[in-house]
Amino acid sequence: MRTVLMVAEKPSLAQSIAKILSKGSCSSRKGLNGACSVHDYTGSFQGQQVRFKMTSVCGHILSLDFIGKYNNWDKVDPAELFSQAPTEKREANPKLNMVKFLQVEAKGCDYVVLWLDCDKEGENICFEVLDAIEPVMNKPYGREQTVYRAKFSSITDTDIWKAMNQLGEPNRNEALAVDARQELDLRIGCAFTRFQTKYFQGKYGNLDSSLISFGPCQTPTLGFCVERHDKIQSFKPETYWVIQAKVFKGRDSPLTLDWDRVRVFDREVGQMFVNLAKTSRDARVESVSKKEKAKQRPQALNTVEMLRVASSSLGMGPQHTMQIAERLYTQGYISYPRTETTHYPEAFDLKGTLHQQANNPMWAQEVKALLAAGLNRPRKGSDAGDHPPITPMRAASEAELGSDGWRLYEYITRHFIATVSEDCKYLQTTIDFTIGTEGFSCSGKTLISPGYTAVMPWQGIPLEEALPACERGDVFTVDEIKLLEKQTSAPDYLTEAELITLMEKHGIGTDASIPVHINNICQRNYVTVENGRKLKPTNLGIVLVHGYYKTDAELVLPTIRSAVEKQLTLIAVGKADYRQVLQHTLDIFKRKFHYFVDSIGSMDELMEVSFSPLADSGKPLSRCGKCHRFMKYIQAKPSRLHCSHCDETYSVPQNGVIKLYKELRCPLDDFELVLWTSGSRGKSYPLCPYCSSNPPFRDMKKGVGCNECTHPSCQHSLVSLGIGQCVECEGGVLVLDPTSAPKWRMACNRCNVLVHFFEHAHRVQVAAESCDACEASLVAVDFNKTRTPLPAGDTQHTGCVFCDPLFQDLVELKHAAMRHPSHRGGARRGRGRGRGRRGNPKKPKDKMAALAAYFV
DNA sequence: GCAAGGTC
Repeated sequence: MRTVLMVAEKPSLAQSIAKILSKGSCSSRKGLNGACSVHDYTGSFQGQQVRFKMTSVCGHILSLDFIGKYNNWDKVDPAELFSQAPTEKREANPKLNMVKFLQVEAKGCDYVVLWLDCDKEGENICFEVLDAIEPVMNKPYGREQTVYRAKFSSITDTDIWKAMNQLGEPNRNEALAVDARQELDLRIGCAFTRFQTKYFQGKYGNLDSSLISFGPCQTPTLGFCVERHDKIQSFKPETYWVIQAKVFKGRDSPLTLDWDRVRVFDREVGQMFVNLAKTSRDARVESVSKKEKAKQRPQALNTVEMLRVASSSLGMGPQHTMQIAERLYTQGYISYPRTETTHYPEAFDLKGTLHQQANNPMWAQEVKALLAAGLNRPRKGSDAGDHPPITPMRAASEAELGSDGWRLYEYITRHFIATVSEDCKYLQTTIDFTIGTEGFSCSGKTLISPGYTAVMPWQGIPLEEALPACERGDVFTVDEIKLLEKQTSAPDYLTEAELITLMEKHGIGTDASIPVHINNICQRNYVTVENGRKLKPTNLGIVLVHGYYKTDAELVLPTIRSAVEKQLTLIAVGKADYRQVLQHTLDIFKRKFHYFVDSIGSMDELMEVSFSPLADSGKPLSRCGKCHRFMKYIQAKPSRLHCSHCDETYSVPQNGVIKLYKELRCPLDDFELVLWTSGSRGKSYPLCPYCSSNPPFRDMKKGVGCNECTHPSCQHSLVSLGIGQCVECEGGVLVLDPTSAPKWRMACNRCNVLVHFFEHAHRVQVAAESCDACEASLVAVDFNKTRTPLPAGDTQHTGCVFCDPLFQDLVELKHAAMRHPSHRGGARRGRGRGRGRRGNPKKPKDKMAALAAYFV
């Protein structure tokens, strides 16, 4: 029997499609990478009985990058990134081992059916898959077609079966359009980012940003925020005048009317109209209109709308919202949360989905009423052909979901119920008056039936006092007419929800990447999120955007993306040659780049106003080994030391602080050592600023401290202070922290393992001898006379911290507190406490053997 | 250390 391999874009889709095509009869197993599953079943294909294997990738298999040597910022001129620098495709996520996985599954298969998402990216992944599997598949018999593409527009029985019965071929041009986009984004983004980062970081000390990035999506995103900022700044309030009229009838309380002319910008004109109105003491009713109006129920929920509401109503940022939504999805509470579709598939079980919600006290009443009266037909939305809209999949309670999880689930559920509810109906009453020659009116809304606003009360019609009953010809008495002076007010900062709308409108990013771009401009310190999730640009963000405007506004306008997209579409539809479009567009941006470099001065003029030069930044800390003058410590990101006399900058490890280390000097270069520490419960080690930036030994990496220095005799080096191999990580060495007295400890020079020992010792030294049993260096300890733990009041002992029975109870394993919990090993914190060496001692190897790795 | 696009 022949075998047909089928590949979808993600595991969830492979499962749904396999279920449909096998009519529920497939058997499933996990693939070798743990992430993808394979669903097996038999069926007929092109008139023969075959074995089907349905599986998936996880998005793109490959991603584009420059070849290794072009990733060195110090050695490559960013201009080279436009043409000379070769690129290569590497596995996007090596951990997933996707190529290997596909090859294992494809071996011995005769046909492949590509079920990737039906967009350009999906088409591109088709060819990534083919490149991986074609070499291992069975060779075709004669000229028979073996590669098929399924084109589907929704994940429903009908559509999937229709696609299966009308298989086509993958479209090379669409895939090439994506190849072109990848290369353009990479070359352009990296060239501009590297250039402006290096240029400004080498000049200013308080930029507070370790990276000054540029990208065809993130830069226009920032542009929107700064555009609003500029409007606020340039806003000049204007004075205007309105007539306020109050009228009453009988003993009713007065009614405030709106002026038909709304407002005038000239006080005297306003006064003239007041005088004209004041000629009468009566307000005559000209007409009374009553109109029944409806507020439409929402369309089915897609990702972008969910992000907007989460930001504006739940106060949750897009990145956070997507994380929560992913979790709700994997736990089975909601459907797949990344979709552009706002239309339920024809066979969607609206009633069943609603039924699941019938017992939640929050909305049980409305749900039961709907089930009894019959669901309203949902509004027609658009079907992007990706996934069904976001809906709840099963009932849940606040207790099981946690705070933010519940709030998002609650919104998704209320939104779903709203889509099958009636529109909200209300009566709008408008009464038109004349007073003298001037027209006025007042209007009010009264609710007829709440419809969907019963479950989305925040959209409900606010309760108003009813308007008095009256008819044409009635006369009210004028209570008061006066001219009010008012001022136009400035717009507010852009809200995240408005930004999402703008990005969607201009095609900046996709539903999946919009949160990433917004997050980027926050992390790069271009904008801050203020109260009400308003985005306020920082000085840096403002200067960048204004700088682009001054030199080449196209770099920041939203059209930068759409113009390129237009070119790419030409490739996709086969009207333009991939190579030519790529070359042409790269040429344009290369010229833009050179122009930008040549005119960087005009952006720099703006920088100078907001930021201070390196030489004026920071505080004097330690002495330079070359000129012996003080260097300044610049704490702002990226923290570094700067010698203004030599005009040299030395980077120091981030996420910590440095201080002077007893004015001790490095024997190699005479620079004063500094002590780096990651905080009170973190680790600390001495560091030579020069060696750290310019490693003195071939086997030393950049950016490390003396605890990784292989100097054979310096008292601060790994060789002098190293004790034994780390108990947790590969290749790390536990090094005595000479500054840790009186709470002595040693710390791993790779991971965050900390070993506390010898609390009341006044001296701890690493001895020259090593342990006979485990070959770790012996430690000589001199305890405090009054608090020594040694028998018979002894104060001195030399032994192995891992094996010596006298020492064993004095050693405790901990983990350094990191400023960023994502740091290696951080997640394991807490587990290691007290594990010590007693339970399961992993034998530390010879210190010199561990060090051998360093000497090559 | 860089982009944007998939997705886990």
